[in-house]
Amino acid sequence: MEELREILKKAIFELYEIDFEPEIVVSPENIEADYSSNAPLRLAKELHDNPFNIAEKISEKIDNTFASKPGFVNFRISDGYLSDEISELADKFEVGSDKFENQTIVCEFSDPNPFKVLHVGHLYTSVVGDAISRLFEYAGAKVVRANFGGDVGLHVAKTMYILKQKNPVELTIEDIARCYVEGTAVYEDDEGARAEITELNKEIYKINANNIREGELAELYWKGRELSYEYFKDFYARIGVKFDKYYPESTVAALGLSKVLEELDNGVYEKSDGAVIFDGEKYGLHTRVFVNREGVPTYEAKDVGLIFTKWADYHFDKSVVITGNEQLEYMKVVLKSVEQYAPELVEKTSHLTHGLVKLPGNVKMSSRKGNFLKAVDVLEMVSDELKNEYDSEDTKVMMAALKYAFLKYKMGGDIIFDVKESVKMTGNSGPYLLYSAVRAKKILNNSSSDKKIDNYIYNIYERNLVKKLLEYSGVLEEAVGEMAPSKVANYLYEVAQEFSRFYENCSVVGADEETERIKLVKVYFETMQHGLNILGIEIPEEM
RNA sequence: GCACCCGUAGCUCAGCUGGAUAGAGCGUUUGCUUGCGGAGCAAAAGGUCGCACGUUCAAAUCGUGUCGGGUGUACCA
Repeated sequence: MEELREILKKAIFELYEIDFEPEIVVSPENIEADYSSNAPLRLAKELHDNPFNIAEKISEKIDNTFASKPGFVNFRISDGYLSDEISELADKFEVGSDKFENQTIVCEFSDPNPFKVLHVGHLYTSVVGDAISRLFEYAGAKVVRANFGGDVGLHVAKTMYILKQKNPVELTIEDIARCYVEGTAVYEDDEGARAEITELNKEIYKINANNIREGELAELYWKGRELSYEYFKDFYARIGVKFDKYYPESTVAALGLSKVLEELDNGVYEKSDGAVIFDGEKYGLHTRVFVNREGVPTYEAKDVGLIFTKWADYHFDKSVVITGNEQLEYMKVVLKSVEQYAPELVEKTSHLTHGLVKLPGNVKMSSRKGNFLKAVDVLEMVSDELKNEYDSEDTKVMMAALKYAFLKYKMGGDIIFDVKESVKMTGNSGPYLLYSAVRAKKILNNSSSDKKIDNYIYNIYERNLVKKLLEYSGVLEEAVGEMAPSKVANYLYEVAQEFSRFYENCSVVGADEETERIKLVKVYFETMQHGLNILGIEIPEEM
């Protein structure tokens, strides 16, 4: 397609002596061509000519093209060219992008809080974040997967307030999570408890900061914290996501606090009602508290500390933070404040957001109220569905179903997690893609033909598949540029459909056309493997 | 109130840096059925792209307004 662009550009220059950057698109089905350009339409005004006339003039200048109304130039691609391209890929499957070559990218996502359980939202953000990381790696970057979580803060104090009263002998993550729900309730309803929790919060900061190990509260705190991090690591291992770096909030709180206080003196932040704030309204944003009146750094200040800590640790070329949509305005305020004294860091930072995972019927989930879907529950639901419907216990298939169900959606909007629908094994689903790839692999294993065929002419199924396969590197480039794994997911489904049509209509093993067809199957399989790998999905041997 | 996001088929979504007849999956109806593994393929039905005005040769796509839904908005994370 890039070559066509050059040819067209050259022809336009020779005809009209102007530099024009034409666009090439895949022709619609009713046009008997492979690729088209609307260049004549866009040039009409400048050239004071009828677009169709321009299209005709251009078409006369380039072989294998024709004009169509209202003003398109259409290209036909020869089978010889397509065949050469496919043979090259079949010989050595190589797609690559150098967009982030030799760059270090810190990719922060998932961000669960210790002392709370992982819910379905964490599962979603982990899967998406890992796929985006893989996209960067494909483009040549060294990616640091970072995980930021609140091991100190009000939510910990609320939990500890209840946990301290119960002081269970055996501590489980579920017990801790229940304490959080109870703690939140008393914090809201009971003024006395609220005051105590506020005190507890400060105490826990001290325990953490000074690494105090003695005392009932300290012992309980450290035990719970350790339990939480083990639980996180176990879960991430189950879904095949590995973090390179955990940033507990406590490790960045002090730096954040001192940065904010330093810039308070420089006039970036200001005092208000005993708290340290950033007046975002000056920038069309809202005002937020960075240090509360107790002198404790809020999440805002910790995020400031995190930015500087990441920089000190990695000197990143790019820093990407992935969170839920609700953090959008919040993050703008934090970044705007940092921009005042470290613009170079903010410039390298992107904030991507995703929507909520909702249950069918618009039921909202809240960890504070405790009515939510735990991440492990979701894994179990998918496993059960697979076992009941297909008698399969393959974890690769299970993960494919789950990850693909999340990744096929463009990031940003809320997604509905319907247990029955999202996990369906037919249609646009992970298992469909796997099944299709496994069948392709089987053909490759069964084939052994090396009969040379000259001047092979593709039939319609072969031709469509070839054209689709050749789109892959362009799709990847787009996906990398937009940091959008969904582009890859949607493309893979489209190729798989094209392959199914080919499979249905063209037998490979034993056919006269075997040598040519096997190339398509090979490139198809490699494409699927490559694309699924970016989504964090593995292809099983059997299904 | 103000700011940001979202309204496309019955449902779930692509398409959105303007281009030719708006595409998939699920569901519904029909055909293919011991295949190189049918978790598939082929076909039918289903749309005023929330609404209005505007910009343009051309608008689902851009602009303004409006209606509907969501989120955020000071000491939570």
